[in-house]
Amino acid sequence: MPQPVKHSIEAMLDAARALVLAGGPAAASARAVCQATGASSGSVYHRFPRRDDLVAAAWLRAQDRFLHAYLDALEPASAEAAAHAAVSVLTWCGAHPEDAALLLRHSLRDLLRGDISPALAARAEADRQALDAALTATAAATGIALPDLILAVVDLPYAVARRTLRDGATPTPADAAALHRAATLLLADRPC
Amino acid sequence: MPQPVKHSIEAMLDAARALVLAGGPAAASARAVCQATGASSGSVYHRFPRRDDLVAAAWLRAQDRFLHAYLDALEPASAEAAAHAAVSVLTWCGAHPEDAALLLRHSLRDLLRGDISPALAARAEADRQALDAALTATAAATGIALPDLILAVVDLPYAVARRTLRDGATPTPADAAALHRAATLLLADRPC
DNA sequence: TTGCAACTAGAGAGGTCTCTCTAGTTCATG
DNA sequence: CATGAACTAGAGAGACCTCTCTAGTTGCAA
Repeated sequence: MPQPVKHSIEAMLDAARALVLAGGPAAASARAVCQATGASSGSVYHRFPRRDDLVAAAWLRAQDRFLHAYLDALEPASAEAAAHAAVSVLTWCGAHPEDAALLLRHSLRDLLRGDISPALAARAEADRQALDAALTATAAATGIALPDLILAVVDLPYAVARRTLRDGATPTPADAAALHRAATLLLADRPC
Repeated sequence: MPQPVKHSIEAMLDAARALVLAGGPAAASARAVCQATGASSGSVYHRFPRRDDLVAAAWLRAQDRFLHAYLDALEPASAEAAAHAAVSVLTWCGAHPEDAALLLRHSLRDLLRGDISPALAARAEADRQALDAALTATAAATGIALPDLILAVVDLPYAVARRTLRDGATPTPADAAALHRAATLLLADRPC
């Protein structure tokens, strides 16, 4: 019944992401997204009531995509799956360089001009809780202390991915191997 | 011979840092620094020709301070010194929570509105090369492969520091002990 | 005393951005 | 056809920011 869509939400999110990556959070203005997509400001504001909502939606889309892959890799709760999930961070980053760069180079807070809106905060919080639940389940199933688990399969892969993607490079198999070895080593309850 | 200084550079950098930490990069405007320090815009622009220079100077001051401590800890190139350097990241963060938060939560790029100026880029690059040189020397002296070394004494401490500082907490001795153990484990050529 | 360099002070030009508002378009449906 | 929901379009008010510019102040040195 409505007029056919000329400018898709996805295109706007893609543009916002590209603008952030090219010129930092400040470059992702509603105006710049209008110019990049060819949409008018009315069109953009019809979908995203505020500039912050647009940019946050781009970031949360990337996080949702990442978490989908990561939680899948973590699925059969075991130490092996945990090490696999750690490595999967790197492979996902290689497969989705733009979303990965967005997540690794910017926190959600960084992208926003004002305070975070309740709806966005709720969505981010839900993602966080899904991750928490999966990690807690793995910790319970393997007997690994939660802080140790988090260090090995969250913080460490994050640090490696962040470093390797810093210059726009993609993680190499050697990076993945080193990370797998380190994660396995850290997950072993008593080393030797 | 000149008029006595009323507003110091350090105070302006402190204000810029506090503004970034409280409200994100966008909050650190030249105007906000004027209000926070009581200095007039003329006074601020007398010292920093551009807003970006001011914010970048605050970030680079923090990085210089950190690297000074870190490279010192890395000094007598050995596996023990490397593990010690890893732990020194945490102790430094505990001793300098504001500079640490600035470095851990924001990259230099994040803070700037426009592209990075050549002088700033050169200073950041010099810091990066000093770190590279120190790590390469340690790798050569200890026989540890450079990627493994980086993982243990750069990525791992970064991950731990980032996590502990996320909520504004300071690293505990237990964190330091756990990090030392993990770093030593990763640096051991053949575990067991 | 005079000169001068470093500094303070703040008004305001000019720019960019957000977001609103009015007006119009398109098309499945009754 | 006529209606109305979803959408497009873009002008512009108002806010905020950067940076410049003029005008002055201060205190050492000659």
